[in-house]
Amino acid sequence: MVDSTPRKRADARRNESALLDAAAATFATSGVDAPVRTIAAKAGVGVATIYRHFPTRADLVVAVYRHQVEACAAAAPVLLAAGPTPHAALSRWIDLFVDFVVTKHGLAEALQSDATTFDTLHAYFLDHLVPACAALLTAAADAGEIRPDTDAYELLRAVGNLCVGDNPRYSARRVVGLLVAGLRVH
Amino acid sequence: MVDSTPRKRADARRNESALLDAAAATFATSGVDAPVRTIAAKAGVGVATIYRHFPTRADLVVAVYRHQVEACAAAAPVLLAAGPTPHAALSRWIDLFVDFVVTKHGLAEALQSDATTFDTLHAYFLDHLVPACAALLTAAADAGEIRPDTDAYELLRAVGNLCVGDNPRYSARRVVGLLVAGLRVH
DNA sequence: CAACATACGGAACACGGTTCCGTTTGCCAA
DNA sequence: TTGGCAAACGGAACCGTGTTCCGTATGTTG
Repeated sequence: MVDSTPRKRADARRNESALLDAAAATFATSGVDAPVRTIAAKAGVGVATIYRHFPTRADLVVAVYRHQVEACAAAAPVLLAAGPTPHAALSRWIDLFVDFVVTKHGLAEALQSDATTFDTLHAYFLDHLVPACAALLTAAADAGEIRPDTDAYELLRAVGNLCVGDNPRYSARRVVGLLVAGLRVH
Repeated sequence: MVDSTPRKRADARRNESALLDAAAATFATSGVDAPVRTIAAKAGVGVATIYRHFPTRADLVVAVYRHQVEACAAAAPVLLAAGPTPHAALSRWIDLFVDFVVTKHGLAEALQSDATTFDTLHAYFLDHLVPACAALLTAAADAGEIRPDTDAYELLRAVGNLCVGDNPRYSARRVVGLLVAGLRVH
């Protein structure tokens, strides 16, 4: 099988990389919903160049956070093997996910938005994290620790929702802890 | 004590009422974030008239839903008196709140937005519902049914968050149920 | 080095919230 | 009844942001 992608132009690769750096920096300081023009300016390119490389904002966000999402997904089996019980592993894995989301300003909001712009983001997160979460849920259910009918998609969506608006008076971690506690059989 | 408000002009009162009707109708069909121009058009007034009567969008939303929020708050003591246990009353009251929020398109999103535009909405909901919820929480805690350190603001905020994106695949009611279950002492 | 496709930049457009300002209208007093 | 004035109005204008278009520049290949 031949490499069918005919290698992009050098300036295109340079710009794509500059955009990723600029986006990462901008997301960190101003949140994932920073104006497109800001990111373009920081990268030293025109706005159209963003759209050329990342058709939707979601593609850019995914590109920036891809590694962390994959690391999170990969942690699930590790925690399951390490943890004292499946429920403990589930709880720790969710902590990981919550930490990831709450530290990225605006990511939680973006995740819950059903606007077409963020479809890709939604799909990416779901594709990678739902299976990871489902494995933990199944293990915990098999161990009789939680009710067996819990849906991974629903749980992740709920946790993502709870991550919105984290601040000193509203601790996403704490309320997610309550939710996870609510999964247990009594 | 004299009536110090010098009675508004007749057309002003008429327009305010028309705006409330138009807003209620528009919110029901297009959500609370419907374009201002749409509401103005439906009410047969200019956009500036909206801002004159309702300085922020939140004021308009509050005006439309005021009665329902007050009814919800008023239901708390009734349920507490009626329910078999405080926790049951809490659970039912939260169901009431969830039903109210999920049936108003975009209300949950608006509630969690920390943008200045919705400060008034936030404040109104909090002022009315936090005390109602706190009473239920205290009663349940006194009865030893739930952990005693649960904060009404945090709980309401969490429930509001969970109401975002309700759809066949994600049931806000179900996940809120899990959260409320998680409040129980074990 | 010529020619061509690729990629670029920024102006232009769409759209929604908010404000401004010239005009109209209800109200009251003469 | 009417004259005057403050209250209220309508819609154009402004601003910020996402998205697209198009004339131009540039890397690549023969």
